Amino acid sequence: MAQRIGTKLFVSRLSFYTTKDQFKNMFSPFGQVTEANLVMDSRTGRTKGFGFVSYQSEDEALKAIKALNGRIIAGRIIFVEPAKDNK
DNA sequence: TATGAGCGT
Repeated sequence: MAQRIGTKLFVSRLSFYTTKDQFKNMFSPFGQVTEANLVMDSRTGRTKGFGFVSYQSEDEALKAIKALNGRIIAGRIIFVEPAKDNK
């Protein structure tokens, strides 16, 4: 088993004011995003501060991690890493 | 209203 990161990424520590459109736009230039999901709160209808992104290939996913992990987005440092359920 | 590690409707 080599370094398999999967195509699904877990993105956390996002700004509470970040919307799905922003979320999707920041991952689009790094590859073809097949799935972009921001976890919302059923109570307030707002973001929980994290979400999931899926790319077409692991290479794009890894590229997005290195490009956005630990980066400052919207004034906040975000964390991007492979999701646990990466298939 | 605001909040701040986490793996989801």
